[in-house]
Amino acid sequence: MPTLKGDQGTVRALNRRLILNGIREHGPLARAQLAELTGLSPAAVTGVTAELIAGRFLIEHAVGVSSGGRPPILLDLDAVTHRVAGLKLSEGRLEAVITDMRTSVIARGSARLSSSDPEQVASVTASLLAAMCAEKGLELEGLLGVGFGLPGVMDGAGACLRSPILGWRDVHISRLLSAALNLPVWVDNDVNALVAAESLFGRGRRADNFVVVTIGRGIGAGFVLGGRVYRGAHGGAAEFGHTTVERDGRACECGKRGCLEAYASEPSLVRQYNETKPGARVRSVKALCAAAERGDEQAVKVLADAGERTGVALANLVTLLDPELIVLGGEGVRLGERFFTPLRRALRETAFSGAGQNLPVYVDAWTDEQWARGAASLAVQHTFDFETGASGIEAGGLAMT
Amino acid sequence: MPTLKGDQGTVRALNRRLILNGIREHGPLARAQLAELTGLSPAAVTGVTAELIAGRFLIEHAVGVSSGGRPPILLDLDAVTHRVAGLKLSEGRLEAVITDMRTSVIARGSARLSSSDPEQVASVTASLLAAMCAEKGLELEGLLGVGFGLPGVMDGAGACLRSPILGWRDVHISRLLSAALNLPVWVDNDVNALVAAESLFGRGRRADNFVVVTIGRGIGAGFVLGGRVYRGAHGGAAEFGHTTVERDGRACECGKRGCLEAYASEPSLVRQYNETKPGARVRSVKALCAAAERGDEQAVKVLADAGERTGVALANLVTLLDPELIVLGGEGVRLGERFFTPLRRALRETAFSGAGQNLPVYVDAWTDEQWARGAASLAVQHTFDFETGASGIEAGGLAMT
DNA sequence: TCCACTTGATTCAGATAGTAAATAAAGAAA
DNA sequence: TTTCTTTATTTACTATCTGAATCAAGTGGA
Repeated sequence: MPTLKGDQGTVRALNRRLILNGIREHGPLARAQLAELTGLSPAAVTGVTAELIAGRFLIEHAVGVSSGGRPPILLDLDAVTHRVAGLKLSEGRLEAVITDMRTSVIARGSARLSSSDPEQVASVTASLLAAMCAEKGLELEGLLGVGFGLPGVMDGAGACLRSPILGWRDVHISRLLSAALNLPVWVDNDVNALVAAESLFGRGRRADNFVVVTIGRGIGAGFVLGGRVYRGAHGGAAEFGHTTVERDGRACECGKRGCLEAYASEPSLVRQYNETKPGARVRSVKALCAAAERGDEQAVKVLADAGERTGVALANLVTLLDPELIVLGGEGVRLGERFFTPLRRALRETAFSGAGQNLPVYVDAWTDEQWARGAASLAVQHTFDFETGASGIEAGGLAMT
Repeated sequence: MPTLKGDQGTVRALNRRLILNGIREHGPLARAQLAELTGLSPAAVTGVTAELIAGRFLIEHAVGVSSGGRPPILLDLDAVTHRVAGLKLSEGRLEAVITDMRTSVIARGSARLSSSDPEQVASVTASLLAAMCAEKGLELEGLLGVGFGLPGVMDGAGACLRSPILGWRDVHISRLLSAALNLPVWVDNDVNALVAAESLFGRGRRADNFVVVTIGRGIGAGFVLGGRVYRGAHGGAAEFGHTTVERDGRACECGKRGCLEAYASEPSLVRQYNETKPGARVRSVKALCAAAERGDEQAVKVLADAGERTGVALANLVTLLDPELIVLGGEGVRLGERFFTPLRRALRETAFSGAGQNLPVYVDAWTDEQWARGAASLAVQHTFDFETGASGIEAGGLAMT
């Protein structure tokens, strides 16, 4: 049952969420505007906002201009009080940021990992965050929580079911982390963390249904459907890179044939180029793109073909999900327009009945700290999704321990 | 904002929903069990159930066996009091049923339509239902509501945005119907109506994430994601029949090429057989299946190929949505195992990483009144999704007018 | 400059519906 | 019988909503 129980705290929790998200989506608002927006009575808005101001989640931001009566007092998110941390785990590396409640980065740091051993990951996480806090004069214990993104499939209770990249199987990483940190921890798939970021203050700020696709070493995706991150029945949803685009096509790392990832992930692009161009020994997409820039026809062709295939696969996704918008992110945004123009064209031509015509497709400006910033959003999201009621049903992120 | 406002009635509405759905999902339950299941206090359960019994949604069903104390009084859905109607509109025909709150059919009827004119549809609907009620000694005004399923895309407010089959564009059918009937009306896409039926008392009774695929004149699908029917940003989600399975493949009625529907809809099967078998002039899938039964190799091949393509397309759907189960329905279930066995095999082989291995795939036992029964579920669903709060946010079905 | 008017925010009375704990109901077990 | 156990209801208390009245703080015309 996905439904919420109604008890003493439920009503207030619901309204707290409503008001906080109203301000998140529409910027500073006066109490009267909030009452209008949420349908609550002015009295209730006063009560809820008083609580949120006391908890330092909101501040009285400024006084607006009067339109003939008492001037409105604008309320905005308090960006100076609370802090959260976000970490992105990848093979051999841990990337971290500390952000405010708007997910603006305040501090950054990173660490090498000699192995993917979960215990080591937890202890390096703790020391990295402690060092970052010390440097900025923050107390580790003062953080509201820690978000953690990793490449793998999570269950609903903070355990990583499997991660081929990390070599994990049924690792209860969330428990290890919260033991090491003594802070609330939210762990999720890295793309879902990115989705949380887009959903809170990114392109999806006001969207209830959208899709994020990442291109890089692999091809991933994350969905917000009906206003919430969609994870599927077993946490394995949105494996966009492993949709079949060609029956009996190229072999994929996953063991199947014809996955999109076997055509359009960065390593696949390099491989395809080297296979088709006699004597080519390119080692990175950077080199591949440079070749395309120099007018190397084979390089251009590989990029265009991959973009087109991705566009068709994306069209099928759009035909199934009818999203409001699509965000493309990941290291692969450096593939540039030689990849994205064919992608957009194929998407427009292949998606069903107009759904693809006016569909905004954004290519994210990508920076290295995006992954970690996404992870921080997991912790921030928790605030905006205030667990309603003791049982925390309908909570936004994955379980905290 | 997909979030619910908390006001006076919200808490009670939430708990009413919780209790009603607890009984729907798990059969007759005693108050103590409901308290356990929902997390509510026994006192609250007493209050809510008293209200539901007074409204004749629940009855005290039987007295259970004592386990050493006072015997439990089992509560169950009241199937004898309230009635709803369901109608399915197709080209030239209107199919109707009246059901109880468990969607068991109590009366059936149908009418021919000389055109798809919306006004005519509304007036024929009214007279058909009036006749059916009269015959069974029911009062039309006594119906709780009317569900209406049609082949087309609905917006969120009861208007049909487009229906190529009916030749409709922006028809506010819901308004016409409720004017003609003077009853609450819920209109939805026909497959979504079927999804509602599966979700209430069918295969998806306890599932939060599942997929229904229908095969017939076209290929449709409907999704329940996160416990609710998913319609997408513009009502156009789940157009499974128009996902591309072959670049530059067979022409589809929609104007694109290579849609699944161009290979596996019933008319496409017939067409493919006639095209590939010299001299063949089969006119129906029935004849095609009979030919396959007689050992006609080309007929077998057409069925198997279509099944396999559908299986691959379904695998992609599974890779994206990670559902708990899949239900296959529609007239096309008569295609039989010559179609479904290749489908299942392809699904198992193509879906990502085990998701397709233990995935239950049910082929519905199909009867002619399933469509109408699905429509009735739209009205029944409304009861189980009791609009919470005056504004009715998070209501289950489409707008009533 | 003053005062009526407007708009925004708060306070207070009344209502709804929850929890916790005590109590009642009804059969089992000894 | 009496006691125990389990189920259901009643009672006292609490949180928090709405609606209406009130307070706050500006605008603008005379």
